[in-house]
Amino acid sequence: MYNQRIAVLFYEIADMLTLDKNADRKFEVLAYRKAAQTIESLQEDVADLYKKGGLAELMELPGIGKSTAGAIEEFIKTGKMAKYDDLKKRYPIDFTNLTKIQGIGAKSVFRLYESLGVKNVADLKKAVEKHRIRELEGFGAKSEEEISKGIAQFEASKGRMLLGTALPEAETIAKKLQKSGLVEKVIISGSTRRMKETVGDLDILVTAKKSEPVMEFFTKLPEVERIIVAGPTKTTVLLGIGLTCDVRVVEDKSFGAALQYFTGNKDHNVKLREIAIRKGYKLNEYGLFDRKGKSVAGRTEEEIYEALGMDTMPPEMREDHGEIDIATAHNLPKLVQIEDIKGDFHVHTNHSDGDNTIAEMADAARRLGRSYIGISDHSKSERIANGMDDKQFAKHLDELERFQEKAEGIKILKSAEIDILKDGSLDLSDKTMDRMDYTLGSIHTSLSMGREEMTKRIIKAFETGYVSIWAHPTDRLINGRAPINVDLEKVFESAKDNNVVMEIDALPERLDLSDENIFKARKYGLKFSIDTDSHSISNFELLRYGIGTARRGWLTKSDVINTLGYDQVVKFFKK
DNA sequence: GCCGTTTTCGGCCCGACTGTTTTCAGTCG
Repeated sequence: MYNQRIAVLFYEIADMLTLDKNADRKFEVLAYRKAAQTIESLQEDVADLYKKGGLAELMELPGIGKSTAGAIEEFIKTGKMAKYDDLKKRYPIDFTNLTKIQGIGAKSVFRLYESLGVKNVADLKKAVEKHRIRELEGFGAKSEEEISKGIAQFEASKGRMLLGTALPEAETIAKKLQKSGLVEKVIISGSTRRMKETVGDLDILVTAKKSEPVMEFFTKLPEVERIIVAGPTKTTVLLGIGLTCDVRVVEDKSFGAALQYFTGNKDHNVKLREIAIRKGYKLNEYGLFDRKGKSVAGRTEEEIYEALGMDTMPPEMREDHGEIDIATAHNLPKLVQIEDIKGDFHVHTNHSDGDNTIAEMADAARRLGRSYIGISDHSKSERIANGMDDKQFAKHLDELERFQEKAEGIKILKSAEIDILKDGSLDLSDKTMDRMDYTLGSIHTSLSMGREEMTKRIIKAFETGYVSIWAHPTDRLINGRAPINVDLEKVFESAKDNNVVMEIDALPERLDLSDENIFKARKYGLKFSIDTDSHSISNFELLRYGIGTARRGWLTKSDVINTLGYDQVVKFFKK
């Protein structure tokens, strides 16, 4: 995958260009940053895009124009980028890592290089230890201390954190703030509110009569390790779990504007501000103002969006993926919500690798309001997970049938999570699968297969007619394992032909399909199931992460089969 | 360097906090 390498080069080019005294290069810097972001967040390999449609295909990407597309082409073909190499000769410095240190940017990095010869983090560490930084003009003892802490944090940080870890932490802090009695409203904003799969920092917004006591209370919470920035309206701390957390205090009359501002991603917000300017307004986190500086809107998000001529879209959509246009056309989809979900198709018990019995799982699901669950234990290839062979499944299915009879308040569906083997065949006999209400097909082995072979393998499995749901499709583990290499477009095509449902596995480390892949799959008219892949009774609670991901892929109730009632589900799988 | 129902040229989002400054540049989100 070329994406990360190219993104790093573009970011470094941007850093190096900021050192040019020529003022008109300011926007060139912005352009390279924007290009870097685009490439960095791209899910498919740019090299594949280039292979498919050449320069023209690359220039379709936002922020990629003639020059940057050319640079990408050059890098794919030669492994080099002339513009980068030229600049690097003048600035042989590790900007990528040095600028990751809190509080120093490209300009500080360059000054440290000029005066102390600092080229990388190790050099910087030595300079700090010898107290060389405090002697420099423009720096002082305080800066040296901050840099020292920044280095320690840099060395300890592991990048973005799973939403499944970050959201509960944010909720804990928000609850404590609420209980303090010092605040009126508390709401978690930022990428956490957008339910992005990983989170770089937490943003908590509060309204309060007086801000100082709130900040005092917040910075003394046991979750806080140290204070990074402390002002009356904005305070940033480093949490013990390794994330930074911002608390912002605003007045009630600005609450909607602030919430809007701290929720939308950067591109979404820039676009809104441009629309505001066109309409003769100015938009910031305090409100929407006319030319005379008079407030037009600000108390609620809805006021802001309405004044800008559009409907208010759910937070999960605010990523600048076209939502502004359809909100302006009053054409927003009604996204699926957790209340719509009636059942779960991916549940394990202690018959394979789950912790709980069939009865315990059924009871836990019933208590959470599910009206049916499908029990889907592993097939024999998953020896590590106590997978069952045909003979064992015969007994297991008997037991499920006995349980079906007596289960109260919840319906049970018979299923299995069946391995799609290396050659695309399935891991159980047709006879065994015929007894089930539906099946999950998933890949657990030979994950590093080549693209073509992997694509064939999956399509062949779909064509058996025995895969109802493709479970955790790409097998990625966020921050852990890359997705399988597969031509998803072709697989989606085949899924459409063979009536295969796409799963959204709600486990926070999976969230698979991802938001972007859901976005693509949706265009093929495919159906989705949002499942918890529960291995214990507590896992059912993870549904909200799957829902968030589905909403980020713009799915509506009718796209998702778990919104069907039991009778409809049975009918759906019979078909 | 990118982009376009305000433009193919002339724009390009906005504010808080900090340290080292005597009025602001750098950094961050």
